[in-house]
Amino acid sequence: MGQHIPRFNGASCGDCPIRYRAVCARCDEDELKQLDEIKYYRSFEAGQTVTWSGDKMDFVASVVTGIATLSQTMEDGRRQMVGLLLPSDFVGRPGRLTAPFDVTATTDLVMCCFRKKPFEDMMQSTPHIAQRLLEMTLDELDAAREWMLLLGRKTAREKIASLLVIIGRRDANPKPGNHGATVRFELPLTREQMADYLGLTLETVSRQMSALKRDGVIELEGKRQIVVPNFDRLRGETGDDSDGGLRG
Amino acid sequence: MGQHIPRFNGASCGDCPIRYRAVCARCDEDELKQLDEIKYYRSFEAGQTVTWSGDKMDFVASVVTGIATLSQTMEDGRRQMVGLLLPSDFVGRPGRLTAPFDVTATTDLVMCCFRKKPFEDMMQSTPHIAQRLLEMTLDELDAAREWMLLLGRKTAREKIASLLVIIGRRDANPKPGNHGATVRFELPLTREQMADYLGLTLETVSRQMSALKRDGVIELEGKRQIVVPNFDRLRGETGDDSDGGLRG
DNA sequence: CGCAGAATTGATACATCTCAAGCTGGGTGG
DNA sequence: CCACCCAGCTTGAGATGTATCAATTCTGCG
Repeated sequence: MGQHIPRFNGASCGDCPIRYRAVCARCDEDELKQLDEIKYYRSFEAGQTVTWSGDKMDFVASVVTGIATLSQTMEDGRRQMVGLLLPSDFVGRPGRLTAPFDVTATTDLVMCCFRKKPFEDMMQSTPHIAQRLLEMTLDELDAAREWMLLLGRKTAREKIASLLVIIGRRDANPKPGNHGATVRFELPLTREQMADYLGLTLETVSRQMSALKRDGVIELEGKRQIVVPNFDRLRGETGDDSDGGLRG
Repeated sequence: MGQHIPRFNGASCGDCPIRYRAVCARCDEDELKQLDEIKYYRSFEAGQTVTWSGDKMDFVASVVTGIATLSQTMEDGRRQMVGLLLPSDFVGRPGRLTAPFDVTATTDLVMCCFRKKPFEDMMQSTPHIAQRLLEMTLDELDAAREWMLLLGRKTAREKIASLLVIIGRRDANPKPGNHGATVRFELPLTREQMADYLGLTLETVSRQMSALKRDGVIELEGKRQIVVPNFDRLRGETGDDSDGGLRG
């Protein structure tokens, strides 16, 4: 467990990798400059906790690189992941004192943080930020609701397939019209984390991964590298509308 | 099926029942006047569909009275409710053309509607609206995430208890510190709707309702009127943290 | 009265969980 | 360099909670 902490050479906002997708996406040069003054970077090692549910959280942040998870735990230990935070995603809530969920780094993680108070002040004065945050929040709400369908109604196999599609789409970025293409990507989650996300046990996840492999839907190179010989075939396993659900 | 359509005598915003909770909560007299000019009421009978998923939706709206549901349906008919819309809740999304989910009136319903374009314009010019909408959306996102825990990890009995607590709290409004009180309220959902909400079958819902009755946790007067002799006892059945989960 | 939608209840099937054993691969220390 | 270890993963056998299929029984209403 080397005390290696991921570093990020505090780039100026101008060449930030999430410049056009994060909460600051719509800011002009001037606004960016203001943000630049109140921002600071924090890094976390894979596995580290960013905040515990109920803890005071005096900042909000954007994920710059790496992956974090939002999760909830019941008294008896049952755990459910309620969000996957990828680069450009926003964490924290203006106008709230404590974190409602556990936030954990699953990979090495760099976040661009703003102390809550200055950020709230800026939200008042800078409509571009509030607008963008509203848009992002609405997107997340839709995503959460799609996840509710998965959790409530999908079979274990469909759940796994759905998760792989989400990660594969985001990660390998196959063109929308690129049918039947081979896609390769790395799973950033352990079987247990997948289980926590999907509302399953890790054994069931493992069994269904094996089943998908046996059926030729996926291939495994090592435990984490996934090859999908035909992405549409995988899509067909998700239980979702084949036409890919229009979203305006 | 009498063609009775619920009416709402178009009150001015000043004495609207959701004046201080809806998206217009923060508006001043002047802003309210502007809203007044672009708003119109629509009424739906219990059971009617407000929009189908994928349909064009050229308005946004607040629920004034009654209850609506948001739901998703898979090709083979599996259905999952992803939101319960109570008075003051907001429907629709600025900047989106089509509805992402089915919206259905479960009781007679009155909505205060705004055509999308004028509303979007007003959002630009009236920060009070955008601010309030952001706040409401963040609340809904948290609620959706709590529901994910329910769907992914709770047992059938815990799911039922959780739903009853949510409706009972909202409906009968027992004081936060009012421990062990008797609470009485009406279930606005059929067993099937409860099942769709909880990710169960209607038979399982029915069985668990019977079990809760047998165990003295609830009493039924008719099918829909629920009496909870000891609300804390019911809370204890939800699987949630007993201390009621702090939320700042 | 008698029908229709809603709800209950029963018997059985099945998907997933639980408990338990064993495997794999990479790192560590002797 | 090998033996060991350990976290992550796989696989098996059996238990169990919920779904499914099928009757009834309510309840309100024309």
